[in-house]
Amino acid sequence: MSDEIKRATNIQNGTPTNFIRQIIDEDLKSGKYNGRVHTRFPPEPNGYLHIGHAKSICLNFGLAESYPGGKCNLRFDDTNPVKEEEEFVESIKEDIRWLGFDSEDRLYFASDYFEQMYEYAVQLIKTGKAYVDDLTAEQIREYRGTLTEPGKESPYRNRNVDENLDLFRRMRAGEFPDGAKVLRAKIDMSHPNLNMRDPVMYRILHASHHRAGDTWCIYPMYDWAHGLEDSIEGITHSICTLEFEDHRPLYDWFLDQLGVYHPQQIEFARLNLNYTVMSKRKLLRLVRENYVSGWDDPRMPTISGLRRRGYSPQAIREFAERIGVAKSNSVVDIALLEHCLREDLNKRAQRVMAVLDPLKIVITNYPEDTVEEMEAVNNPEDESTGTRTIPFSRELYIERNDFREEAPRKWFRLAPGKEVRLKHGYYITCNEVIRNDKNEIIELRCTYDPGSRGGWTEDGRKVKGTLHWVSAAHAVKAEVRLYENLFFAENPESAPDGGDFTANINPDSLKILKDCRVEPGLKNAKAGEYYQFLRQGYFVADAKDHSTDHPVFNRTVGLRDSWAKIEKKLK
RNA sequence: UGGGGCGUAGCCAAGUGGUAAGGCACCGGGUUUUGGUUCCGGCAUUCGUAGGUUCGAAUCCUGCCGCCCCAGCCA
Repeated sequence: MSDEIKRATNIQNGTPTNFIRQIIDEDLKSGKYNGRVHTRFPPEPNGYLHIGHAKSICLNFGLAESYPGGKCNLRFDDTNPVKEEEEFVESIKEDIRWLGFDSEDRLYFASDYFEQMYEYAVQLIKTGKAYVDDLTAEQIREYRGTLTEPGKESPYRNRNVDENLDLFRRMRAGEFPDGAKVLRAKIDMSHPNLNMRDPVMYRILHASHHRAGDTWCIYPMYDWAHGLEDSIEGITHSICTLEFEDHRPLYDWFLDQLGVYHPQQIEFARLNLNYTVMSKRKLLRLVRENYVSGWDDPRMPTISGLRRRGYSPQAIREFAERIGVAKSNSVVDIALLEHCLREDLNKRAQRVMAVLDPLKIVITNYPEDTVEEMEAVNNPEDESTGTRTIPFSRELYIERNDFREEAPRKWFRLAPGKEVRLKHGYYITCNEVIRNDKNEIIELRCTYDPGSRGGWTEDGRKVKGTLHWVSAAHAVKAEVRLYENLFFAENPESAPDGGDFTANINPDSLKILKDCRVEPGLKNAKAGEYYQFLRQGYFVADAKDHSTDHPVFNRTVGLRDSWAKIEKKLK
């Protein structure tokens, strides 16, 4: 088989295939849903979305986009009023929009179906498939049995239909306190799958719902509600994560008993990333216990955190594409996410010069009161972005770590007697090192070659080192925040001596530099704009703290650094 | 010791009886006014393991091993 044909077997329209696409393709072929493809993304509004949710969003919306006539609903699965809030609804909507997806006119809420769900429950009671149980939560747990032993039937299991109907109506009417009664499905207390041992369908909760207010005091459980939501909306493929595999028999059972439209549930493995925690519970702890500044802290794996860090939606979507969709539990290397980020930002980020740790240099043979406007390319990857000018003068700042008094092997940055290129500037040679009384280097005296204007000569001279710089008199002061992984352990969950994941928090995950100098044009930077600080990395003007008076830039990700590797090897 | 899943390179992941795609990471080298980008090359005689079927097995069968999930009135 030729490579081309081989590729064609698992790539369609440039989209890699996966087992879910194969199922859909087969369903399309057999006409199972009359050619429809209709998915949904069903978040519970009880927290902020994270990169794992992004995988699911990209999958569900992406599937819909890639099939003719495909649709994807956004549906809030708001069946538990005690955990859910309007704030989360809004943040989730914003994150999905930011990722570039649109549910159009299909924004739904499970709470809008409560009346219909109630009717369906009545129907199940009438056919003897559901009953009101008076057992306490604790008793229900005891009666359920264990993984290896069957459960036993509740003494209330055989109430007659009329009594069940009456009790259920009175549950809804608010006649009983929280926990006094539940509605249960009558299935099989000795079923090997615990989910089938008479699962609870409704519980009493005298709680105000963020949308339904106080209309209800009974709320449906996930297993009962979710299939109905899918059915009502005409979903074809209901995609969820692996832990719901055990729930599928129940999903099917409810729909079959009711005899209603029956979507199919398909499970895939959720995303895990190394050096990251992903559970809502743990993320909540990071916020509550102030390990981070909030849900949108740039070190958080939340969509809002990544956005503030400077990630682009395109990078996240590309990442979601590349990790694939399968059923095996896996941990993706965060290096892949960073690769997708750099790949996208390389094409789009404007190049600028910024000195994070300034070291002054004086060009002794450059005229004192002259300022030259040097032309600089905005983005070598995209000519249409044009050029800008930056001022060059006698006194400049360069990066302190671009100078070594004793140059190691393969060092081609600045050192005494060495010539380097100032990007878009001139060639300079270092002649003298000035120190203060503490023996710290405070200044370098250099000379420049007037014939190297623009950073280039015609004599074919080889100058390998190129440094970034800013003009001391013209540069803008800025704060720069250097971010690294929040955890230093590849698997934050595995802490030594029974410690929890917080023991693996990286104390150096944020380093704040307050005395940086950036090129003058950056005083016009707008919050959220992507930049590449030449030779250093991608940075973004902080969405919350950046202002013209006080510029603040977050390091999104560093550039690949092959010098760091060489230096490591030299040691 | 019940039920449901999953084992292909350091990390993801294709592969569906015809002789191991691709990406990340890593390692060499070329180009380069970013030690960036880019380009070229390398990187699984073998698919958890042991048997069996077959002309032929990662793909089919059997046994074994390992890992994950399930005992919320959470989702």
